[in-house]
Amino acid sequence: MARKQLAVADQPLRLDNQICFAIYSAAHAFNRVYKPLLDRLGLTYPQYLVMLVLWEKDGVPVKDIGERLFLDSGTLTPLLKRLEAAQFIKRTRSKEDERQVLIALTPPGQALKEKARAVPQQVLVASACSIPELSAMKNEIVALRDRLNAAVGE
Amino acid sequence: MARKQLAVADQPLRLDNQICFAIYSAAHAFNRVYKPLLDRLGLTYPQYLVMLVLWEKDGVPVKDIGERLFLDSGTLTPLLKRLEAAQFIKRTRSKEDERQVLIALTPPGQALKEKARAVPQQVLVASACSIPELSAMKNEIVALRDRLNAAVGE
DNA sequence: GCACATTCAATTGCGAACAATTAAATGTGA
DNA sequence: TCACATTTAATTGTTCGCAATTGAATGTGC
Repeated sequence: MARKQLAVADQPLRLDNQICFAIYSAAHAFNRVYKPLLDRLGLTYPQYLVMLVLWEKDGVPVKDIGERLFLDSGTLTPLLKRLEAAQFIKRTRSKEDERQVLIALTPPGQALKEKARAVPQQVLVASACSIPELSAMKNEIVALRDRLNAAVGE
Repeated sequence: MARKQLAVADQPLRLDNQICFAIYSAAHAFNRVYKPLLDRLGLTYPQYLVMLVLWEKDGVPVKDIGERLFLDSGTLTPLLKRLEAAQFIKRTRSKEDERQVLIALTPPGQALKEKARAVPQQVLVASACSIPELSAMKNEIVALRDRLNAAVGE
């Protein structure tokens, strides 16, 4: 009985009961799936995320990319310098507001989008999941993320 | 029309359609929630995960912790050294197999478990979610993670 | 116009995360 | 037994991720 009481009290601390660990470990699992695919493009996963943002719209300041990806300049500045060294982007100070650095795609950076189109399909296969299932999970996770950010943000 | 065709072809590359980004950004959101709570315990989030494993069962080799958390020695060795420096654990070579380093909790490491009991409840509040909802999501995410790992592992 | 606060990116320092390699201990087959 | 493979941690080097600080540019209230 005492034994069982203890086990019950320990439930909230059990690793397998933690949704945060599920998400943490799933993020690593995705990273492992993406790695060989992105190696061919010459991108890391966070660099791929930045490129996704830029393929939607480039010529944007660092801050906008950071807000989109929930990353700050401490992460983005060196990452963007590596993307510039790889010739995928160009960083230029804004004329209108010299505090801002605008990020634009180079022709190779634009061209990389075509090579990247193969990636999502291969990840989909690895997930062994249907698009509607993934979409539903995605919406739940985004809603959870936004509530967590709201709880911290205020 | 041509405009719309392009937009359709771009859908798989849109950031907001990517479940991997949902998970990636949710992991960071969790980290932001945990940070102030774990600061009081003197732990980082990955260190907290290691302690969760050890609170369930200690005296285990590094490899076991790694398999549980999907981490390798390159990550764990320095992390465990920091936990040892903080007096929460003790690292000792196994007598039976000198390749193994066994990780045991110190009394302060054991005692920390009691302080940690407050953490899950506070994260639950921040999630603004019911336990059954979180549990259902957790199971879906774990299943997805395991399929991803299986796709890479083979 | 001028002190003051705010915004934006860069920098520094620390802690993961992982690939690749190394070294020591152990296991195995001939 | 002895060559060889395997297992286990540790190490090295690169890339995130973030807190805290800095410095320049811009906005503001008086």
